[in-house]
Amino acid sequence: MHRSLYDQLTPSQRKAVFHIDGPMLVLAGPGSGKTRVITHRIASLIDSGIRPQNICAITFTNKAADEMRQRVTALGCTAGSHISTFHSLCVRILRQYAAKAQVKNSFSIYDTADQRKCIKQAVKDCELETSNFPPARMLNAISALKNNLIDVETFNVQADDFFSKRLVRIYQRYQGILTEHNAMDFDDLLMKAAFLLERHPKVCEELSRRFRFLLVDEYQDTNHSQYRITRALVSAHNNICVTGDPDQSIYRWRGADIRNILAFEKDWPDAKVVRLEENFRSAANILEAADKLISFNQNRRQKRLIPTRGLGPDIMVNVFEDEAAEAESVVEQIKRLREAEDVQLNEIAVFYRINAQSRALEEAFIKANMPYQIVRGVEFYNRKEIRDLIAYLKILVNPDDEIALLRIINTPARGIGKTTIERIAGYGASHPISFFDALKRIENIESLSKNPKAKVEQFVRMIEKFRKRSTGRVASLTESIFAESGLEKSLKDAGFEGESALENVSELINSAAQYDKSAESPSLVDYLQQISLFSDVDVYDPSSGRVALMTLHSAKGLEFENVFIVGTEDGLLPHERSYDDEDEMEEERRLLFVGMTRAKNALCISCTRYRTIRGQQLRTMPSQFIYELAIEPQPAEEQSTDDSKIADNELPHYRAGQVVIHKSFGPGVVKNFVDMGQNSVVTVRFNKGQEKSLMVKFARLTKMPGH
DNA sequence: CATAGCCGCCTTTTT
DNA sequence: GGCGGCTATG
Repeated sequence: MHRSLYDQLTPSQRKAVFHIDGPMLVLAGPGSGKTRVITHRIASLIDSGIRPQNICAITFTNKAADEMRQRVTALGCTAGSHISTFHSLCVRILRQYAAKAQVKNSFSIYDTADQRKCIKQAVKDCELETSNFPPARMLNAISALKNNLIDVETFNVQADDFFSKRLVRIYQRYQGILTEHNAMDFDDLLMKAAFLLERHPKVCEELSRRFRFLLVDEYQDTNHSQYRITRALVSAHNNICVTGDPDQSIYRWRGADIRNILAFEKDWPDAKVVRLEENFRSAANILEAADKLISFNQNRRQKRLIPTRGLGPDIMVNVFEDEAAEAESVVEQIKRLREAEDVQLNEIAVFYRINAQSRALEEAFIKANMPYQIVRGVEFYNRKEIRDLIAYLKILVNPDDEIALLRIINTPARGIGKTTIERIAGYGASHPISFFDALKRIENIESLSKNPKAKVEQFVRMIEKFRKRSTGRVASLTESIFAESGLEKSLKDAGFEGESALENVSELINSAAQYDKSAESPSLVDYLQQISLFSDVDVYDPSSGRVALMTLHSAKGLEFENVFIVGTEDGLLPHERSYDDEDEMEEERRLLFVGMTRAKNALCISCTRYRTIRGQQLRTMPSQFIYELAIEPQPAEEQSTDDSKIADNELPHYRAGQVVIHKSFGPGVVKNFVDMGQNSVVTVRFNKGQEKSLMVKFARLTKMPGH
């Protein structure tokens, strides 16, 4: 089958594909055909007689897993190899060995929003102030501990300073709450799976024998618990093949440990190392620039980036007035590409550092009626109506899921208010029962009057009724719950506001129907656990014929003819939060490197002079990375002819007292002017109150005549 | 008990 | 510029 494709592989790719036994490290640069290598490798394993179910490939995202499955099937191989993310794999393992892992297999998976609620409760239960122990930071700290497989007991022994001792208590309580709710967060999935494998040699051996060949993609972004899981899974055979690129490691903040890939040869001393250094994707000048940039990283293994293509158009580096002008220009350029060069819209992408930047772009795309698609993972499942409906489903599977229960007990409003809930919770706390069990014993709660009791009874009856039906198809169950819970009515009553919500719900029901059709053994538990991990309904669809807008992080693994990277400014890229940490600064540089190397043909990098961040307009400076690229930034082409055009070589002079108007700040009075030729600075006291020093060549001030 | 409106914290990136 | 949580009001 894929024999015919053998000739398409380069010598190094062949080494990575056909050398089968033992540990292997594939150091694959951007655009080196890594995906092809992995799929061919799986195909060649199957070809040489390995049964598909003995192969396990681990990808970074669900999307990547899907694609890989499709590609392997397309090569003519029988399906059946296990291809998934670490998290999905762990869910599967934990459910299979639930008893040994000491979990119930009906567990809920808590996302960030659920986690926040639990950590707040935990801090409160510890009688600490959330102002001194901010939930977000506590979660980060706990996440870091879990990623390093430090459980409460271990941390308790280590904790010796004031903060750590408090953190131990919060950590312990947080885990307690999760256990009471029969829930796990993302980090728990990994940690519990790792502990299961390490503490139960038989389980470890069983799985290691089942997955005789393990492949881990994006190995540079694995964290410590994933590393330990990997070690355990290959302990019986060491048939491990990892692929990755240290220069594309961009998930440090999430616990990714670049040392995993850097130390691979130490961990597996007989490892074979294959380097894929040829790049088949990008024009030579793009690679040259990317290489120049990444060379500024100190903590790095030297690596070559060998172009196989010729020069493309010059890389553009543009400076704009503000994010609106930047976005408009992007749209204008896309129009030109489309009309003059006949580029398809799905061959174009715009990357940015933070999600909030998508707004300005979106506005410009809408204004120009240009089809676009925002690629953002969690969006869909974050919508209120979706979360509500899913909460109903979760309760059926896992009645202990208090987060879900509290979410829906009065959604839509059914007369069960705050006081009632508090009294029930009080009863639940003084008896060793869960919140849901307290609901069932509502009769015994003396502090409640007749009316609320009846309401609660009605609610419990409804849930029990739903539960009886929860063994059938997920889609029809979801649909009937939507109708019978009153959610549908409340959305319909909301008028036009509820319209898009209704559409979203039908999208959810569609996805459930899809699941019913395609799952190996469909069940509600399985569906819920899957969608908790697969939060990607909005995932990028290249066939949609729209321009893709996404963060630089989401851009990993993709490629486009034309790439725009916007907001390349100090404070944004590198993000200001990385300033005081050299490692993080290097990661920011890698982020830009990843973005640049997505481009096949043309690359346009831009920054602005002013940017509105959280409602505040700030003066911004080009990113230091732009200077490292050593490409002279071009002042933006004039987009408008309305206001007084200023030629760069004849900048105006100002004198104190002169009244001027600024595009965004409005009118003001010049306080000072320093003549430095092209770099002249004017200080203006604006009527709104603020005083600003502006570069004359950027500021585009209009002089008020007569002053 | 429900709702509207206000305050404060927030978001850098995601499985 | 937005959301969650809190408060005042009907």
